[in-house]
Amino acid sequence: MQSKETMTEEEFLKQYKPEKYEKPSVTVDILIFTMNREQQLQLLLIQRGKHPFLGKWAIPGGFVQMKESLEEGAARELREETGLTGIYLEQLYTFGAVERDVRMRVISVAYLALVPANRINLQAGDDAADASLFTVEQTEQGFTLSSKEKNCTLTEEDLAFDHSEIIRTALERLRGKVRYSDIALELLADKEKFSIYELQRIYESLAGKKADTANFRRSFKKKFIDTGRVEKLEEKCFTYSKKPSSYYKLLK
Amino acid sequence: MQSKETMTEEEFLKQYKPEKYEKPSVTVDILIFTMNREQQLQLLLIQRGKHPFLGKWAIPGGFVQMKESLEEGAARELREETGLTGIYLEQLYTFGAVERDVRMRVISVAYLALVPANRINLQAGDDAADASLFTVEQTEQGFTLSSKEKNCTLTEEDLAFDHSEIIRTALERLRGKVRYSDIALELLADKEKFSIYELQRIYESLAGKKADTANFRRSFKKKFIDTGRVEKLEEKCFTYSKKPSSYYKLLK
DNA sequence: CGAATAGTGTCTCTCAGACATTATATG
DNA sequence: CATATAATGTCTGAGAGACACTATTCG
Repeated sequence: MQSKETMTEEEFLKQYKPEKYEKPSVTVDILIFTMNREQQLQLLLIQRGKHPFLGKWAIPGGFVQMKESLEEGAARELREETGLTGIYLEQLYTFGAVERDVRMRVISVAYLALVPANRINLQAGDDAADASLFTVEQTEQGFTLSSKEKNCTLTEEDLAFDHSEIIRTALERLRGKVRYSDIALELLADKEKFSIYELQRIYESLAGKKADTANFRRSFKKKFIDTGRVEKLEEKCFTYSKKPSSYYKLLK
Repeated sequence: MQSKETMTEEEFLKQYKPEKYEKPSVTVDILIFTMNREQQLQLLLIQRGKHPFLGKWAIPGGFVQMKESLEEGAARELREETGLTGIYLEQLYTFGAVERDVRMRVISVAYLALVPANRINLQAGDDAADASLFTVEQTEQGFTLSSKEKNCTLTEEDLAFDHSEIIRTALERLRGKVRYSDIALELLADKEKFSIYELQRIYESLAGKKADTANFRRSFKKKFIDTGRVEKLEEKCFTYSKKPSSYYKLLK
Protein backbone atom coordinates (compact mmCIF):
# COMPACT_ATOMS: atom_id res chain seq x y z
CA MET A 1 0.00 0.00 0.00
CA GLN A 2 1.17 3.49 -0.76
CA SER A 3 2.13 5.94 1.95
CA LYS A 4 -0.50 8.49 2.94
CA GLU A 5 1.47 11.35 1.44
CA THR A 6 1.47 10.03 -2.11
CA MET A 7 -2.17 8.91 -2.32
CA THR A 8 -4.68 10.85 -4.31
CA GLU A 9 -7.75 12.05 -2.49
CA GLU A 10 -9.83 9.31 -4.15
CA GLU A 11 -7.45 6.59 -3.01
CA PHE A 12 -7.45 8.01 0.46
CA LEU A 13 -11.23 7.97 0.74
CA LYS A 14 -11.31 4.34 -0.41
CA GLN A 15 -9.06 3.08 2.36
CA TYR A 16 -10.46 5.32 5.09
CA LYS A 17 -12.32 3.48 7.82
CA PRO A 18 -14.46 5.73 9.99
CA GLU A 19 -15.36 2.92 12.38
CA LYS A 20 -11.96 2.42 13.95
CA TYR A 21 -12.68 4.30 17.18
CA GLU A 22 -15.40 4.24 19.78
CA LYS A 23 -17.66 7.27 19.52
CA PRO A 24 -19.83 9.20 21.91
CA SER A 25 -23.52 9.65 21.17
CA VAL A 26 -24.63 13.12 20.15
CA THR A 27 -28.02 14.53 21.02
CA VAL A 28 -29.69 17.83 20.35
CA ASP A 29 -31.63 19.22 23.30
CA ILE A 30 -34.01 22.07 22.84
CA LEU A 31 -35.14 24.63 25.38
CA ILE A 32 -38.53 25.79 24.16
CA PHE A 33 -39.47 29.12 25.72
CA THR A 34 -42.74 30.92 25.19
CA MET A 35 -45.12 33.35 26.94
CA ASN A 36 -48.52 32.43 28.34
CA ARG A 37 -51.68 34.51 28.43
CA GLU A 38 -50.64 35.95 31.79
CA GLN A 39 -47.45 37.31 30.21
CA GLN A 40 -45.23 34.85 32.03
CA LEU A 41 -42.18 33.12 30.60
CA GLN A 42 -42.77 29.40 30.10
CA LEU A 43 -40.42 26.48 29.46
CA LEU A 44 -41.44 23.14 27.99
CA LEU A 45 -40.31 20.09 29.94
CA ILE A 46 -41.08 16.39 29.60
CA GLN A 47 -41.61 13.97 32.44
CA ARG A 48 -39.47 10.94 31.81
CA GLY A 49 -41.30 7.66 31.43
CA LYS A 50 -38.12 5.58 31.34
CA HIS A 51 -34.97 4.94 33.28
CA PRO A 52 -32.76 6.61 34.13
CA PHE A 53 -34.37 9.50 36.01
CA LEU A 54 -37.80 7.88 35.71
CA GLY A 55 -40.41 10.44 36.74
CA LYS A 56 -38.00 13.38 36.67
CA TRP A 57 -38.46 16.32 34.30
CA ALA A 58 -36.17 16.80 31.31
CA ILE A 59 -35.50 19.12 28.41
CA PRO A 60 -36.78 17.51 25.20
CA GLY A 61 -34.15 16.19 22.84
CA GLY A 62 -33.00 13.29 20.77
CA PHE A 63 -30.14 11.82 18.79
CA VAL A 64 -28.84 13.84 15.91
CA GLN A 65 -29.51 12.05 12.65
CA MET A 66 -26.69 11.33 10.22
CA LYS A 67 -28.24 13.36 7.41
CA GLU A 68 -29.32 16.43 9.31
CA SER A 69 -27.28 19.34 10.64
CA LEU A 70 -27.45 20.29 14.32
CA GLU A 71 -29.76 23.19 13.58
CA GLU A 72 -31.99 20.95 11.48
CA GLY A 73 -32.05 18.45 14.32
CA ALA A 74 -33.15 21.17 16.71
CA ALA A 75 -35.85 22.29 14.26
CA ARG A 76 -37.03 18.67 13.93
CA GLU A 77 -37.23 18.20 17.70
CA LEU A 78 -39.16 21.44 17.97
CA ARG A 79 -41.58 20.29 15.28
CA GLU A 80 -42.04 16.91 16.95
CA GLU A 81 -42.84 18.53 20.28
CA THR A 82 -44.97 21.43 19.12
CA GLY A 83 -45.76 21.01 15.42
CA LEU A 84 -44.20 24.43 14.80
CA THR A 85 -41.76 25.47 12.10
CA GLY A 86 -40.09 28.75 11.23
CA ILE A 87 -39.31 29.54 14.85
CA TYR A 88 -36.31 31.49 16.14
CA LEU A 89 -33.53 29.05 17.02
CA GLU A 90 -30.12 29.70 18.48
CA GLN A 91 -27.35 27.36 19.54
CA LEU A 92 -26.77 27.68 23.28
CA TYR A 93 -23.87 25.53 24.40
CA THR A 94 -22.55 21.99 24.17
CA PHE A 95 -22.51 19.85 27.29
CA GLY A 96 -20.01 17.04 27.32
CA ALA A 97 -19.09 15.94 30.85
CA VAL A 98 -18.14 12.26 30.84
CA GLU A 99 -20.67 11.05 33.39
CA ARG A 100 -23.64 13.21 32.52
CA ASP A 101 -25.59 10.17 31.35
CA VAL A 102 -25.06 6.93 33.24
CA ARG A 103 -25.94 4.74 30.26
CA MET A 104 -23.24 5.90 27.89
CA ARG A 105 -21.17 8.84 26.81
CA VAL A 106 -23.56 11.49 25.53
CA ILE A 107 -22.64 14.91 24.21
CA SER A 108 -25.62 17.26 24.01
CA VAL A 109 -25.79 20.33 21.85
CA ALA A 110 -28.39 22.58 23.45
CA TYR A 111 -30.52 24.98 21.40
CA LEU A 112 -32.82 27.80 22.46
CA ALA A 113 -36.19 28.21 20.75
CA LEU A 114 -38.32 31.31 21.27
CA VAL A 115 -41.93 30.56 20.36
CA PRO A 116 -44.39 33.44 19.94
CA ALA A 117 -47.00 33.70 22.68
CA ASN A 118 -50.18 31.62 22.38
CA ARG A 119 -48.76 29.52 19.56
CA ILE A 120 -47.91 26.37 21.50
CA ASN A 121 -50.17 23.40 21.10
CA LEU A 122 -48.53 20.39 22.67
CA GLN A 123 -48.30 17.36 20.44
CA ALA A 124 -49.60 14.11 21.86
CA GLY A 125 -46.67 12.03 20.67
CA ASP A 126 -45.39 9.00 22.52
CA ASP A 127 -42.39 10.87 23.84
CA ALA A 128 -44.38 13.97 24.61
CA ALA A 129 -47.13 12.25 26.53
CA ASP A 130 -46.06 14.06 29.64
CA ALA A 131 -44.96 17.36 28.21
CA SER A 132 -45.90 20.40 30.23
CA LEU A 133 -45.19 24.11 30.30
CA PHE A 134 -43.58 25.48 33.45
CA THR A 135 -43.56 29.11 34.45
CA VAL A 136 -39.99 30.32 34.82
CA GLU A 137 -39.05 32.88 37.43
CA GLN A 138 -35.52 34.14 37.74
CA THR A 139 -34.12 34.58 41.22
CA GLU A 140 -30.78 35.71 42.60
CA GLN A 141 -29.69 32.10 43.10
CA GLY A 142 -31.03 30.72 39.84
CA PHE A 143 -34.63 30.03 38.91
CA THR A 144 -37.88 28.42 39.96
CA LEU A 145 -40.18 26.35 37.76
CA SER A 146 -43.84 25.94 38.54
CA SER A 147 -46.91 24.54 36.84
CA LYS A 148 -50.39 25.58 37.81
CA GLU A 149 -52.12 22.72 35.98
CA LYS A 150 -49.79 20.08 37.40
CA ASN A 151 -49.95 21.95 40.69
CA CYS A 152 -46.28 21.56 41.40
CA THR A 153 -43.02 23.45 41.76
CA LEU A 154 -39.78 21.86 40.68
CA THR A 155 -36.49 22.00 42.52
CA GLU A 156 -33.12 21.05 41.05
CA GLU A 157 -33.58 17.47 42.21
CA ASP A 158 -36.72 17.11 40.13
CA LEU A 159 -34.74 17.65 36.94
CA ALA A 160 -33.02 14.83 35.05
CA PHE A 161 -29.33 14.62 34.11
CA ASP A 162 -27.51 17.98 34.17
CA HIS A 163 -30.58 19.76 32.91
CA SER A 164 -30.75 22.31 35.72
CA GLU A 165 -27.29 23.46 34.65
CA ILE A 166 -28.49 23.72 31.06
CA ILE A 167 -31.49 25.79 32.10
CA ARG A 168 -29.24 28.08 34.16
CA THR A 169 -27.03 28.57 31.12
CA ALA A 170 -30.05 29.36 28.96
CA LEU A 171 -31.39 31.95 31.37
CA GLU A 172 -27.98 33.60 31.59
CA ARG A 173 -27.90 33.82 27.82
CA LEU A 174 -31.38 35.33 27.67
CA ARG A 175 -30.60 37.81 30.43
CA GLY A 176 -27.49 38.97 28.65
CA LYS A 177 -28.83 39.01 25.14
CA VAL A 178 -32.14 40.76 25.78
CA ARG A 179 -30.16 43.92 26.55
CA TYR A 180 -28.33 44.31 23.26
CA SER A 181 -30.40 42.31 20.75
CA ASP A 182 -33.98 42.07 19.57
CA ILE A 183 -34.79 38.56 20.83
CA ALA A 184 -37.67 39.93 22.92
CA LEU A 185 -39.55 40.51 19.66
CA GLU A 186 -39.46 36.77 18.92
CA LEU A 187 -41.83 36.07 21.80
CA LEU A 188 -44.51 38.51 20.67
CA ALA A 189 -47.81 36.83 19.81
CA ASP A 190 -48.00 38.91 16.64
CA LYS A 191 -45.06 40.95 15.35
CA GLU A 192 -47.41 42.95 13.16
CA LYS A 193 -49.70 44.00 15.97
CA PHE A 194 -48.29 44.38 19.44
CA SER A 195 -48.38 46.86 22.29
CA ILE A 196 -45.41 48.24 24.15
CA TYR A 197 -46.95 46.76 27.28
CA GLU A 198 -46.61 43.24 25.90
CA LEU A 199 -43.05 43.84 24.82
CA GLN A 200 -42.11 45.20 28.21
CA ARG A 201 -43.52 42.14 29.97
CA ILE A 202 -41.42 39.93 27.69
CA TYR A 203 -38.36 42.06 28.31
CA GLU A 204 -38.87 41.80 32.05
CA SER A 205 -39.30 38.04 31.95
CA LEU A 206 -36.08 37.60 30.02
CA ALA A 207 -34.09 40.18 31.96
CA GLY A 208 -35.36 38.79 35.25
CA LYS A 209 -36.21 42.22 36.64
CA LYS A 210 -38.76 45.00 36.37
CA ALA A 211 -38.16 47.87 33.98
CA ASP A 212 -39.22 51.50 34.34
CA THR A 213 -42.15 52.13 32.01
CA ALA A 214 -41.10 55.62 30.97
CA ASN A 215 -37.53 54.59 30.25
CA PHE A 216 -38.61 51.46 28.44
CA ARG A 217 -40.91 53.43 26.16
CA ARG A 218 -38.23 56.01 25.52
CA SER A 219 -35.67 53.44 24.44
CA PHE A 220 -38.31 51.62 22.38
CA LYS A 221 -38.99 54.84 20.52
CA LYS A 222 -35.34 55.52 19.98
CA LYS A 223 -34.50 52.01 18.83
CA PHE A 224 -37.52 51.13 16.72
CA ILE A 225 -39.67 54.12 15.83
CA ASP A 226 -36.93 56.66 15.10
CA THR A 227 -35.15 54.13 12.90
CA GLY A 228 -38.33 53.28 10.98
CA ARG A 229 -38.18 49.61 11.93
CA VAL A 230 -41.55 49.75 13.66
CA GLU A 231 -44.59 51.84 12.84
CA LYS A 232 -47.56 52.86 14.94
CA LEU A 233 -50.96 51.56 13.80
CA GLU A 234 -54.29 53.37 13.94
CA GLU A 235 -55.92 50.43 15.69
CA LYS A 236 -55.85 50.41 19.48
CA CYS A 237 -55.45 47.61 22.01
CA PHE A 238 -58.06 47.28 24.76
CA THR A 239 -56.65 44.23 26.48
CA TYR A 240 -54.31 45.44 29.15
CA SER A 241 -55.65 48.68 30.50
CA LYS A 242 -58.63 50.98 30.96
CA LYS A 243 -56.92 53.38 28.61
CA PRO A 244 -56.39 51.72 25.24
CA SER A 245 -52.80 51.43 24.05
CA SER A 246 -51.45 51.81 20.54
CA TYR A 247 -50.61 48.82 18.41
CA TYR A 248 -47.28 48.74 16.63
CA LYS A 249 -46.11 46.80 13.62
CA LEU A 250 -42.62 45.49 12.94
CA LEU A 251 -41.64 46.28 9.34
CA LYS A 252 -38.24 44.65 8.71
CA MET B 1 -39.16 -9.39 29.02
CA GLN B 2 -40.74 -6.78 31.23
CA SER B 3 -42.07 -3.52 29.85
CA LYS B 4 -39.77 -0.52 30.18
CA GLU B 5 -42.00 1.14 32.70
CA THR B 6 -41.78 -1.57 35.33
CA MET B 7 -38.05 -2.21 35.16
CA THR B 8 -35.74 -1.05 37.89
CA GLU B 9 -32.89 1.20 36.85
CA GLU B 10 -30.45 -1.69 37.21
CA GLU B 11 -32.48 -3.94 34.93
CA PHE B 12 -32.76 -1.15 32.43
CA LEU B 13 -29.03 -0.61 32.27
CA LYS B 14 -28.44 -4.31 31.70
CA GLN B 15 -30.60 -4.51 28.60
CA TYR B 16 -29.56 -1.17 27.18
CA LYS B 17 -27.55 -1.36 23.97
CA PRO B 18 -25.80 1.90 23.10
CA GLU B 19 -24.61 0.55 19.75
CA LYS B 20 -27.92 0.37 17.97
CA TYR B 21 -27.57 3.57 15.96
CA GLU B 22 -24.95 5.01 13.67
CA LYS B 23 -23.09 7.89 15.32
CA PRO B 24 -21.26 10.94 14.09
CA SER B 25 -17.64 11.49 15.05
CA VAL B 26 -16.96 14.26 17.52
CA THR B 27 -13.80 16.33 17.47
CA VAL B 28 -12.53 19.19 19.57
CA ASP B 29 -10.88 21.97 17.58
CA ILE B 30 -8.88 24.62 19.33
CA LEU B 31 -8.16 28.15 18.21
CA ILE B 32 -4.92 29.08 19.91
CA PHE B 33 -4.44 32.85 20.00
CA THR B 34 -1.41 34.64 21.35
CA MET B 35 0.57 37.87 20.92
CA ASN B 36 4.01 38.12 19.37
CA ARG B 37 6.86 40.43 20.27
CA GLU B 38 5.55 43.06 17.88
CA GLN B 39 2.26 43.17 19.80
CA GLN B 40 0.31 41.48 17.02
CA LEU B 41 -2.43 38.91 17.47
CA GLN B 42 -1.37 35.45 16.31
CA LEU B 43 -3.30 32.28 15.51
CA LEU B 44 -1.81 28.79 15.39
CA LEU B 45 -2.61 26.79 12.25
CA ILE B 46 -1.35 23.48 10.94
CA GLN B 47 -0.61 22.65 7.36
CA ARG B 48 -2.32 19.39 6.51
CA GLY B 49 -0.06 16.54 5.45
CA LYS B 50 -2.97 14.25 4.50
CA HIS B 51 -6.07 14.14 2.41
CA PRO B 52 -8.52 15.71 2.34
CA PHE B 53 -7.34 19.32 1.97
CA LEU B 54 -3.74 18.18 1.62
CA GLY B 55 -1.51 21.25 1.89
CA LYS B 56 -4.27 23.52 3.20
CA TRP B 57 -4.10 25.16 6.63
CA ALA B 58 -6.33 23.95 9.46
CA ILE B 59 -7.20 24.64 13.07
CA PRO B 60 -5.63 21.97 15.27
CA GLY B 61 -7.99 19.42 16.73
CA GLY B 62 -8.71 15.77 17.30
CA PHE B 63 -11.27 13.23 18.33
CA VAL B 64 -12.73 13.57 21.76
CA GLN B 65 -11.74 10.64 23.93
CA MET B 66 -14.38 8.56 25.71
CA LYS B 67 -13.04 9.31 29.16
CA GLU B 68 -12.40 13.03 28.84
CA SER B 69 -14.82 15.93 28.86
CA LEU B 70 -14.90 18.41 25.99
CA GLU B 71 -12.96 20.96 28.00
CA GLU B 72 -10.39 18.32 28.97
CA GLY B 73 -10.11 17.38 25.32
CA ALA B 74 -9.43 20.99 24.41
CA ALA B 75 -6.82 21.25 27.16
CA ARG B 76 -5.18 18.05 25.91
CA GLU B 77 -5.04 19.31 22.32
CA LEU B 78 -3.55 22.57 23.55
CA ARG B 79 -0.93 20.67 25.52
CA GLU B 80 -0.07 18.46 22.57
CA GLU B 81 0.40 21.46 20.30
CA THR B 82 2.19 23.80 22.67
CA GLY B 83 3.16 21.93 25.82
CA LEU B 84 1.19 24.49 27.85
CA THR B 85 -1.29 23.90 30.67
CA GLY B 86 -3.34 26.20 32.86
CA ILE B 87 -4.30 28.40 29.92
CA TYR B 88 -7.59 30.33 29.55
CA LEU B 89 -10.07 28.17 27.62
CA GLU B 90 -13.58 28.95 26.49
CA GLN B 91 -16.05 26.98 24.42
CA LEU B 92 -16.78 28.86 21.21
CA TYR B 93 -19.43 27.06 19.16
CA THR B 94 -20.25 23.64 17.78
CA PHE B 95 -20.12 23.13 14.03
CA GLY B 96 -22.23 20.32 12.67
CA ALA B 97 -23.13 20.78 9.01
CA VAL B 98 -23.59 17.39 7.36
CA GLU B 99 -21.01 17.76 4.61
CA ARG B 100 -18.32 19.68 6.43
CA ASP B 101 -15.98 16.71 6.19
CA VAL B 102 -16.13 14.59 3.05
CA ARG B 103 -14.89 11.46 4.80
CA MET B 104 -17.64 11.08 7.35
CA ARG B 105 -20.03 12.94 9.57
CA VAL B 106 -17.97 15.06 11.94
CA ILE B 107 -19.27 17.39 14.61
CA SER B 108 -16.63 19.76 15.92
CA VAL B 109 -16.77 21.57 19.22
CA ALA B 110 -14.53 24.60 18.86
CA TYR B 111 -12.66 26.11 21.80
CA LEU B 112 -10.77 29.37 22.17
CA ALA B 113 -7.43 29.44 23.97
CA LEU B 114 -5.72 32.68 24.92
CA VAL B 115 -2.02 32.08 25.50
CA PRO B 116 0.06 34.78 27.22
CA ALA B 117 2.50 36.56 24.95
CA ASN B 118 5.93 34.99 24.38
CA ARG B 119 4.90 31.70 25.95
CA ILE B 120 4.39 29.64 22.80
CA ASN B 121 7.03 27.11 21.92
CA LEU B 122 5.73 24.92 19.13
CA GLN B 123 5.96 21.22 19.79
CA ALA B 124 7.62 19.11 17.15
CA GLY B 125 5.02 16.34 17.17
CA ASP B 126 4.08 14.31 14.13
CA ASP B 127 0.83 16.20 13.68
CA ALA B 128 2.36 19.54 14.44
CA ALA B 129 5.27 19.21 12.06
CA ASP B 130 3.88 22.07 10.02
CA ALA B 131 2.38 24.22 12.73
CA SER B 132 2.87 27.93 12.28
CA LEU B 133 1.69 31.17 13.84
CA PHE B 134 -0.17 33.57 11.58
CA THR B 135 -0.68 37.23 12.29
CA VAL B 136 -4.39 38.02 12.39
CA GLU B 137 -5.73 41.31 11.15
CA GLN B 138 -9.41 42.10 11.34
CA THR B 139 -10.96 43.85 8.36
CA GLU B 140 -14.46 45.04 7.51
CA GLN B 141 -15.08 41.88 5.45
CA GLY B 142 -13.48 39.42 7.84
CA PHE B 143 -9.80 38.85 8.45
CA THR B 144 -6.40 38.32 6.90
CA LEU B 145 -3.79 35.79 8.01
CA SER B 146 -0.14 36.26 7.22
CA SER B 147 3.12 34.66 8.22
CA LYS B 148 6.42 36.47 7.88
CA GLU B 149 8.55 33.36 8.29
CA LYS B 150 6.51 31.33 5.79
CA ASN B 151 6.36 34.48 3.68
CA CYS B 152 2.72 33.96 2.75
CA THR B 153 -0.76 35.37 3.20
CA LEU B 154 -3.74 33.04 3.40
CA THR B 155 -7.06 33.56 1.71
CA GLU B 156 -10.24 31.63 2.53
CA GLU B 157 -9.36 29.02 -0.10
CA ASP B 158 -6.13 28.20 1.69
CA LEU B 159 -8.04 27.01 4.74
CA ALA B 160 -9.33 23.45 5.16
CA PHE B 161 -12.94 22.38 5.81
CA ASP B 162 -15.18 25.16 7.17
CA HIS B 163 -12.29 26.57 9.18
CA SER B 164 -12.56 30.08 7.80
CA GLU B 165 -16.10 30.21 9.17
CA ILE B 166 -14.82 28.99 12.54
CA ILE B 167 -12.15 31.68 12.59
CA ARG B 168 -14.72 34.34 11.70
CA THR B 169 -16.89 33.15 14.58
CA ALA B 170 -13.93 33.28 16.95
CA LEU B 171 -13.00 36.81 15.97
CA GLU B 172 -16.60 37.95 16.41
CA ARG B 173 -16.59 36.46 19.89
CA LEU B 174 -13.32 38.18 20.77
CA ARG B 175 -14.50 41.52 19.38
CA GLY B 176 -17.68 41.35 21.41
CA LYS B 177 -16.22 40.01 24.60
CA VAL B 178 -13.19 42.26 24.89
CA ARG B 179 -15.60 45.15 25.55
CA TYR B 180 -17.33 43.80 28.61
CA SER B 181 -14.96 41.18 30.03
CA ASP B 182 -11.33 40.90 31.07
CA ILE B 183 -10.13 38.47 28.42
CA ALA B 184 -7.51 40.97 27.23
CA LEU B 185 -5.62 40.30 30.47
CA GLU B 186 -5.21 36.64 29.47
CA LEU B 187 -2.87 37.60 26.64
CA LEU B 188 -0.47 39.62 28.80
CA ALA B 189 3.04 38.20 28.91
CA ASP B 190 3.08 38.68 32.68
CA LYS B 191 -0.04 39.51 34.65
CA GLU B 192 2.10 40.61 37.57
CA LYS B 193 4.15 43.11 35.58
CA PHE B 194 2.57 44.79 32.60
CA SER B 195 2.23 48.28 31.17
CA ILE B 196 -0.97 49.92 30.04
CA TYR B 197 0.62 50.22 26.62
CA GLU B 198 0.82 46.44 26.28
CA LEU B 199 -2.75 45.99 27.41
CA GLN B 200 -3.99 48.59 24.93
CA ARG B 201 -2.23 46.85 22.06
CA ILE B 202 -3.95 43.59 23.06
CA TYR B 203 -7.29 45.34 23.35
CA GLU B 204 -6.88 46.85 19.91
CA SER B 205 -5.96 43.52 18.35
CA LEU B 206 -9.03 41.85 19.79
CA ALA B 207 -11.41 44.75 19.14
CA GLY B 208 -10.09 45.14 15.61
CA LYS B 209 -9.71 48.90 15.91
CA LYS B 210 -7.54 51.60 17.46
CA ALA B 211 -8.43 52.99 20.85
CA ASP B 212 -7.86 56.51 22.18
CA THR B 213 -4.96 56.42 24.62
CA ALA B 214 -6.42 58.90 27.07
CA ASN B 215 -9.81 57.20 27.18
CA PHE B 216 -8.25 53.75 27.44
CA ARG B 217 -6.16 54.80 30.41
CA ARG B 218 -9.12 56.46 32.07
CA SER B 219 -11.30 53.36 31.82
CA PHE B 220 -8.39 51.17 32.92
CA LYS B 221 -8.05 53.28 36.06
CA LYS B 222 -11.76 53.16 36.73
CA LYS B 223 -12.09 49.43 36.16
CA PHE B 224 -8.91 48.11 37.75
CA ILE B 225 -7.14 50.64 39.95
CA ASP B 226 -10.15 52.21 41.66
CA THR B 227 -11.51 48.74 42.45
CA GLY B 228 -8.19 47.57 43.87
CA ARG B 229 -7.87 44.72 41.39
CA VAL B 230 -4.63 46.06 40.00
CA GLU B 231 -1.84 47.97 41.71
CA LYS B 232 0.88 50.21 40.39
CA LEU B 233 4.44 49.01 40.92
CA GLU B 234 7.50 51.11 41.67
CA GLU B 235 9.43 49.54 38.84
CA LYS B 236 9.25 51.19 35.44
CA CYS B 237 9.12 49.77 31.93
CA PHE B 238 11.64 51.09 29.38
CA THR B 239 10.61 48.96 26.45
CA TYR B 240 8.02 50.93 24.55
CA SER B 241 8.85 54.60 24.84
CA LYS B 242 11.41 57.25 25.57
CA LYS B 243 9.50 58.05 28.72
CA PRO B 244 9.37 55.00 30.93
CA SER B 245 5.91 53.70 31.79
CA SER B 246 4.66 52.28 35.04
CA TYR B 247 4.32 48.60 35.57
CA TYR B 248 1.08 47.28 37.02
CA LYS B 249 0.30 44.05 38.82
CA LEU B 250 -2.96 42.12 38.77
CA LEU B 251 -3.88 41.07 42.29
CA LYS B 252 -5.86 37.94 43.18
C1' DC C 1 -65.42 59.28 41.11
C1' DG C 2 -61.21 55.56 41.55
C1' DA C 3 -58.39 52.40 39.16
C1' DA C 4 -55.18 51.11 35.87
C1' DT C 5 -52.22 51.63 32.29
C1' DA C 6 -50.80 55.07 28.45
C1' DG C 7 -47.74 58.34 27.58
C1' DT C 8 -44.58 62.69 28.45
C1' DG C 9 -41.11 65.59 30.66
C1' DT C 10 -37.14 66.32 33.48
C1' DC C 11 -33.13 65.75 36.31
C1' DT C 12 -28.88 63.28 37.41
C1' DC C 13 -25.04 60.29 36.70
C1' DT C 14 -22.04 57.60 34.11
C1' DC C 15 -19.52 56.62 30.22
C1' DA C 16 -17.54 56.90 25.61
C1' DG C 17 -15.37 59.63 22.24
C1' DA C 18 -12.69 63.61 20.64
C1' DC C 19 -9.04 66.29 21.43
C1' DA C 20 -5.73 69.53 23.83
C1' DT C 21 -1.95 69.77 26.92
C1' DT C 22 1.92 68.82 29.87
C1' DA C 23 5.62 65.44 31.48
C1' DT C 24 9.72 62.73 30.98
C1' DA C 25 12.86 60.11 29.15
C1' DT C 26 16.34 59.02 24.84
C1' DG C 27 19.56 60.34 21.48
C1' DC D 1 16.97 70.11 20.33
C1' DA D 2 13.24 66.58 18.15
C1' DT D 3 10.66 62.60 19.22
C1' DA D 4 7.81 59.19 21.20
C1' DT D 5 5.03 57.63 24.49
C1' DA D 6 3.26 58.64 29.47
C1' DA D 7 -0.17 60.73 31.79
C1' DT D 8 -3.79 64.19 32.84
C1' DG D 9 -7.62 67.41 31.91
C1' DT D 10 -11.73 69.06 29.57
C1' DC D 11 -15.74 69.20 26.72
C1' DT D 12 -19.51 66.90 24.49
C1' DG D 13 -23.38 63.93 23.68
C1' DA D 14 -25.75 59.48 24.35
C1' DG D 15 -27.99 56.63 27.33
C1' DA D 16 -29.65 54.58 31.80
C1' DG D 17 -32.18 55.19 35.88
C1' DA D 18 -35.27 57.60 39.08
C1' DC D 19 -39.36 59.91 39.45
C1' DA D 20 -43.12 63.34 38.93
C1' DC D 21 -46.80 64.37 36.16
C1' DT D 22 -50.79 64.36 32.79
C1' DA D 23 -54.12 61.60 29.69
C1' DT D 24 -57.67 58.42 28.73
C1' DT D 25 -60.77 55.00 29.23
C1' DC D 26 -63.85 51.64 32.10
C1' DG D 27 -67.06 50.68 35.51
